[in-house]
Amino acid sequence: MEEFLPVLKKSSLFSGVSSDEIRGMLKCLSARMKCYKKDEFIIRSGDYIHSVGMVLSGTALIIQEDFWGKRSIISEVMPGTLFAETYACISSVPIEMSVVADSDCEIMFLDFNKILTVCTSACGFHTRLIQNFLSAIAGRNLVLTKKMQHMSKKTIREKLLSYLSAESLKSNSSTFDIPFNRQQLADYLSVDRSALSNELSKLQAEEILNFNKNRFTLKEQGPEGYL
Amino acid sequence: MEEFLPVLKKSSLFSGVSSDEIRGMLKCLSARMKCYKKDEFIIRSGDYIHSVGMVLSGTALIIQEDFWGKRSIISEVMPGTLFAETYACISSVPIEMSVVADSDCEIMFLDFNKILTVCTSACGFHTRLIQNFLSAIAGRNLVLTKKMQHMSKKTIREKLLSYLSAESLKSNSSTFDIPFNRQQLADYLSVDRSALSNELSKLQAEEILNFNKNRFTLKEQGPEGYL
DNA sequence: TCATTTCTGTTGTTTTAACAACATTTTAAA
DNA sequence: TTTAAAATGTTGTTAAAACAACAGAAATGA
Repeated sequence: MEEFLPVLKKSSLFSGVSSDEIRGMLKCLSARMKCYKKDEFIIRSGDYIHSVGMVLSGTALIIQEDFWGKRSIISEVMPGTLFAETYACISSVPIEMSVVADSDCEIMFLDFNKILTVCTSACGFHTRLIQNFLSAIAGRNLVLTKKMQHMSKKTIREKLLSYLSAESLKSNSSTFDIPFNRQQLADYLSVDRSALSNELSKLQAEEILNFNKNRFTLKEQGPEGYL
Repeated sequence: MEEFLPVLKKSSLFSGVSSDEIRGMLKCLSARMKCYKKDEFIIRSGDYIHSVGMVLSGTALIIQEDFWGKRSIISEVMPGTLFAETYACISSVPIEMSVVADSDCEIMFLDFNKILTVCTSACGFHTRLIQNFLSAIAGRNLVLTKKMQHMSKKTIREKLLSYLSAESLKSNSSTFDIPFNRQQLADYLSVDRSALSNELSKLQAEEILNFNKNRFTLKEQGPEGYL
């Protein structure tokens, strides 16, 4: 496990924990490591999850199959990233997605109950571990909630204004930069790129906003009822 | 606080904890209670959150204001329900919504750090509390992730099939009941009700599915490329 | 610098959804 | 049972988005 300490140190789960302490914790958590060949299943849809997984090397894909067998890729998991943590918290519900090795990879599993239960051998950083774990889940929550607010709007215009408004408020300024290019923004909002560009142009023509590359300015007086 | 024990017992946070134990825990957690008049702010957007809130009586609204000052109601919080728990986990990020009393109400606040740090006076159920707390957050995560998968589809047809496929898989059967009426389903997927009804009729005509009231049956052979 | 690629904006056409209005069915109440 | 109300399905019209195709701008790198 020693060779993966750099990965672990950078991971959100062990953030703020020194290498020495990580070593101790891995023992206290009885961390298990397992290797997978490309295309091997790491988790199968329907499994009941009691361990949290972390990719140490290689990459894994989180995939889902619908009723008709159509596969879709939910996300890619890179080294240092947790997966299945939500289902580990709710072990009574079977997981509804699969995790597959996208390349040969090494995965570390941590028993959820051991993460949760503070060990008797006063392991100083256990609270920190729980806190990091909570932050990881809560962080995802935040991201999802925010995205949902934009996506639940029906028109591109509304989605855009919802997103830009949020970015503006976050930066505390009516002028701000966004971290997406047009295609990424379109993907994020689940709309067509050119339709998005088109809508942006209209909004500028109507003087609801200005933009230049990734810098946007919202006008204080959006025309009455911009929705 | 005694009068609210029935509410607390039913809450997700104290699920599986006896009244006596709840009493002890509230002390150990130094729970604070505060009353609010209708329309009073309980949390203001921009606040840094260090406590988790729970409604004991009355109801509260979670609201948000966009750049132009347009308010929207995110959700209603009923007795026994936690709020602000996500932001309590990530206290470095200011909350981006406000919580307002929708009627006169009584709110309990629990210091997040006290929830997290197992008390010295071996409080037997503290691990259970942390587990419940985690479950609450992870549960919301699950709900959001699932909804997002449907909503990220572009057409009503795709959204519907994504939702119905998920329901079918959940129930392990091609025939299943859904918990929404048409309007609720339309709201859930953020689409127009009549357009949804229309699309359902088309899907039935194309023999991709059958439905009767809230009972749906997906056909094993959806025509090639139903997307 | 020039060439190439990527990104962005624009336009026209086709497809889809929103919306409104109404018919039919179902449910609940009197 | 009859009536009223609510829920659901249907249709036509209007509005909006998807899509495709392309032009110009910006970024990249040889």
